[in-house]
Amino acid sequence: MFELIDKTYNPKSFERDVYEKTVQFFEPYEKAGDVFVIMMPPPNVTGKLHVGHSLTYMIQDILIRYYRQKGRKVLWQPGIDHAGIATQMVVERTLEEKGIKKSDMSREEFINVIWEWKEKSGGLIAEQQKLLGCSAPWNRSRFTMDESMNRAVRHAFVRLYKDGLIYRDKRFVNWDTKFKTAISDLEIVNKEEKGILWHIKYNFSDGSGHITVATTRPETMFGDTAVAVHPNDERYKNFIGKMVKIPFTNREIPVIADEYVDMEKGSGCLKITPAHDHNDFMVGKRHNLEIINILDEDGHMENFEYVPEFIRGIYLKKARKEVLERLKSENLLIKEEEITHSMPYGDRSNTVIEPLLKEQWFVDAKTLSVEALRAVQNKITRFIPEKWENTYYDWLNNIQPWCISRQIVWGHQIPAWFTERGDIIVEETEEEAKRIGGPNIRRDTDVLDTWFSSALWPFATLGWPENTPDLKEFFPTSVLVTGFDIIFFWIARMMMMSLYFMREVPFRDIYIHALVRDEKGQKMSKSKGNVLDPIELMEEYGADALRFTLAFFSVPGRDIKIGKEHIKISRNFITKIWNAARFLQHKNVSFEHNIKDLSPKSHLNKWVIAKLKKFQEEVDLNIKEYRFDYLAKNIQIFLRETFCDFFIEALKIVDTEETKNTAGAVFQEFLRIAHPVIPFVTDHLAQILGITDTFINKSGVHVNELPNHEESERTVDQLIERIHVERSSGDISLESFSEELKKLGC
RNA sequence: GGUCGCAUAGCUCAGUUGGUAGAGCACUACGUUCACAUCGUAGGGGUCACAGGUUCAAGUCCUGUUGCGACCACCA
Repeated sequence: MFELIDKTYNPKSFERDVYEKTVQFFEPYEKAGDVFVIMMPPPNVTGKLHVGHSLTYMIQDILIRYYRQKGRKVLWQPGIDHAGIATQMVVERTLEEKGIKKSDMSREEFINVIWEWKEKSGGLIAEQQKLLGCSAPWNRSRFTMDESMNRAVRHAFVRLYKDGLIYRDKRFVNWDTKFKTAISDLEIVNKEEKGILWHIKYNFSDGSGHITVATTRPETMFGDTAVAVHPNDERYKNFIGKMVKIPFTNREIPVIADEYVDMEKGSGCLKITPAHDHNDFMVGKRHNLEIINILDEDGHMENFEYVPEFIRGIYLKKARKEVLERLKSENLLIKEEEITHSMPYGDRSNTVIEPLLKEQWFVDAKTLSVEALRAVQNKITRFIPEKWENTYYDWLNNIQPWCISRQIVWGHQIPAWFTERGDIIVEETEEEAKRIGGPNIRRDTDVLDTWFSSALWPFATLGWPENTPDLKEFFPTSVLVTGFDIIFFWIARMMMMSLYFMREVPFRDIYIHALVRDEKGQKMSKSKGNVLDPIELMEEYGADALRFTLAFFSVPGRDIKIGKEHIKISRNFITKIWNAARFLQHKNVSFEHNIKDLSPKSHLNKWVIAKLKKFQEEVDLNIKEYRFDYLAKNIQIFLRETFCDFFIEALKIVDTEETKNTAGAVFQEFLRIAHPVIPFVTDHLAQILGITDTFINKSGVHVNELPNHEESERTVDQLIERIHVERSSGDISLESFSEELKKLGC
């Protein structure tokens, strides 16, 4: 007959095998049902699977497997993101380890090195996703820098430009002095830190004393074009309109009055450096001040016309030290005040971001945001949980122009050319650009923000701008599953781009899941050493145990705290399923019967079918409502309390043919229902038990096909209740229990 | 400064239209009698953060307070 189930549950021995046997079903294929589509958020090409990934992909896989079972035509579009700055960083570091400097290479050579690296290491995460059980059609996988994606990106850029929604402008950008590129507002993280507020003497030109300026950035004084006080500040009222001299260079600047100045802060007197501070820039604009830039792209002091000799060409931090020393020795430094303030850092470079006035490419996000807002307000796309709508609205309502140009090499090069006269030509191809601008045009070397291509993901992966059959069939998608951390980076931008180019929302539902933290609730990070490696966990406890745990803890609106212990508990539960199967096999239970055809006579069997029906209804609801925690709990309760604790125990006493057939049929249905959450063990057991249909693409019996057995359910529930009471009062009689059961079992 | 969330057993958390407080882990005791010690059975343990209010009835709804967290903004 069939092989015996091993005594011990050893997931390692069969998981890979089970996966490979079912790979053929991962492609979308023709079915009567509607399509169900999820765009897999593409992990970074540099990525390694972490627990957070496991959660997000596991949830998607549950949905995919569930709807595939239900007969829907399912597409789970996988892919990889080129992750511009992050990848360039990683590759640069590997080069440095080999003693090679990026600066020794041409742009083309360096790009080639990255591509080589991508070909070699970029497939790692997909292999790890397979270990987790992700049932995606991998041969459809897209890379955000594929030729087809590149085509889509160029097309999108050109259209937005010609429609006036992409433009070139000189304005403040966040300048990363380490990578020498502009970054978007979102790529900044603010860090609280201790700093010093220096009070500095600026002498009046007429020799009538001084005014005290407070600043945290004394080195920028050479770019000052005014000193500002509050118009109502009695202390300084008489000084307004006078001229002061900047130390060392003695350039003269006026004292001006502006409401922006806070009398309470610092000395109440503020130096205005329009080129290096957003607010100063605004003040400068109001007062028609000159804008003097004194920093170069690496953060060194430049503009020698204004910067004194002793700090020329020096990095700003060092320049600050030098300036302070000079101030001290010349008795211009009045006091040092310790303060805490937050400073902007680049999320990748971890260096202080300088606001610099630069010419960059921008997207008019304000205009695009209108439709994106409306779509959610009108519930065409809904957030689950709903509260994230507010986050989304807040950001879109206050949206700023999106700086999309990056001065790095790894990314989609902007399809713009400059003529010798400095005119800009934006076209999809070089040929077209040359046709317009002549042969001597020069292409912009900037590349696009990685999120620009990501924003096109839901339709670009399906063949857009071509109107392909895939695009027609699979767009818009059913649900986007992701964490709240990329609502701005990605979700909002996909909404904007989809609505602009496709005139449709990219997805109906947005399911926002929790963040995974360690047992103590701390963010997992390498430096803290509290990172749980999902690969190790799967190795030790099996992919199903990891999946089950993550589902079990994914309560909406609360972060997931897990440790190894939790995975172990899930593994123990799966062992319980395993042993239930062993028992049924041991009892020679048949799995050939379909539960629909059973029509049992006994209350016991009718009862278990009624419970199964309820379980099924619950599960359907849980999936619909994205309650994966309930889903896992329901699986556990049904198997443990209904099936093992009572039904199997009863089966030991009344092992009639009817009861055994019911056991086989019910267990089989259970395996099917649990399959989306724990695909490996369920499929494996099915194979051994000789259940001929594969679970992956066949749903079990529909809830409506199961009869109602409410009376039997009540009868047996009452019996169970009585047993509990008798047991707790101590006078349990096994014989009377058996008698009762036999009555129910006839 | 703005927004949102959380506070229930020693720990991690459920509690889905208000109706006698739940699970798992941990703990205690018992148990290896046809799956399962990666287990089973039983047990102890909670003023549901605090203060008001609505209600016949509040963990659940409303107001306020405290503590914790996240995000956004500002940041001389």
